[in-house]
Amino acid sequence: MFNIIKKQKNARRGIIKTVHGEVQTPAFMNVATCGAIKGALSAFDLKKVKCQIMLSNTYHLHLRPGDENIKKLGGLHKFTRWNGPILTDSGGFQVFSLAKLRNISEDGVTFNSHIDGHKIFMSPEVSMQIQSNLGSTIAMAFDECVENPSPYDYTKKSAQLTTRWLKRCKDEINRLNSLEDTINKKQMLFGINQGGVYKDLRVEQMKAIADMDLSGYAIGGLAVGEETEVMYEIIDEVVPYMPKDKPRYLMGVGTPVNILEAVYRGIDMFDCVMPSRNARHGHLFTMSGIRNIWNSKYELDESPIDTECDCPVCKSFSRAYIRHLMKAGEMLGMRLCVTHNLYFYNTLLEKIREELDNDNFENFYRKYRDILGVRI
RNA sequence: GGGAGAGUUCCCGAGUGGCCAAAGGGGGCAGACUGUAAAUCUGUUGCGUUUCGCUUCGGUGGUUCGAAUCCACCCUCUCCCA
Repeated sequence: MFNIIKKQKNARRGIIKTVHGEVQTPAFMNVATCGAIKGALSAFDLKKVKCQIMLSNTYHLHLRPGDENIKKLGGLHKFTRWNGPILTDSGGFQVFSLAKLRNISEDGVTFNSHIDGHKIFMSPEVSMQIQSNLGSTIAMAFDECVENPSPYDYTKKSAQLTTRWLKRCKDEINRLNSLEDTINKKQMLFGINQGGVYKDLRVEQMKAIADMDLSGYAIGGLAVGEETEVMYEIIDEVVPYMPKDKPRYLMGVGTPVNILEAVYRGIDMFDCVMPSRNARHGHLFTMSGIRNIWNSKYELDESPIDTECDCPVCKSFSRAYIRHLMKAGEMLGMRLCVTHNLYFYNTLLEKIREELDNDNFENFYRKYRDILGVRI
């Protein structure tokens, strides 16, 4: 269920209702690929950083501890102790990002495990079965992601394959949801738009999947090599063809500015490794720009990461201390940085929702699109 | 007192006549990171007027066209014997 409660131009303020609770949109999904936020954050920590919905990965959890095992242990919610909504990515992106030698056919994809090299077969059915075993709230369709730019003909065939695969995903999830021992019998399915950097392919593919009555629709295959402006143009092109009454999810994006720009263009959901990965590398996001805590100018700086931030880290610790922890290789340094960055992302989206509620989003957008990306 | 060995750029450490401002680590400084094979990767790290010049390899002097590298003496440190 998705309700839009407010609109300002293309930007939407909504609520997704799921069996695991509500998600206020626009929303950022916190990436816990293997069931944990990298940087040593647990489900308990996610509550503290205002996370609404967690994202985990089909492929990684299939390899270990194995989706069958997670099912035996009661599903991913019970396993991780995260009781809110979980979206599982389908593994399509892993085929793209880590399988050098992959063999894509109509049936599915054969490639090698990044852990021990053994041969893995993934298909729409396999991906749905794994995600059903995990018992996630939202399953993502198994798609093919191409790098940008890819040749037109290849991209076209790939996008059409993603469409055919989506139909199989839908059939399979319907079958799985009706089985007796399925953990989440109301598992939702989101379809994925592909088509590379070609607007006609994007629109054609979106039209082909729009009437499939899925729980949500994602734009995939962006932020994979193309210029940021190209990404915005594609969003502008595709959004008019996305169902208005379903959540729209821009996969893998992005920087705070990217998110602001995408909300402005009508996107409701995001996920990105950037807040956690960059945090582990000392890059911290604030409402006044991006700060690299490694910089020597913070050696004796007693102020918090962000003087405007009320996250648990900014309320207690100084830049000097966090910089010291990072330089000393103390795990706590990363943990504090990841905590701050995720809090920042979740709070940024919260602010966006408040501005939409108050019909003030456009002013907010115009003010912060120029600020959030600067280095300070 | 006798014997052996060692002192190299911020640190460790390679270098034993020219291709050496000097390998490789570490540390420092900076950058990248967008559905996570990432606590990773990249650049940089004597000075300057920067396709060239200057200073530098414990100290002083010497050999040589040329020395971190060879010789002499001195200083410091380590180990062994007494």
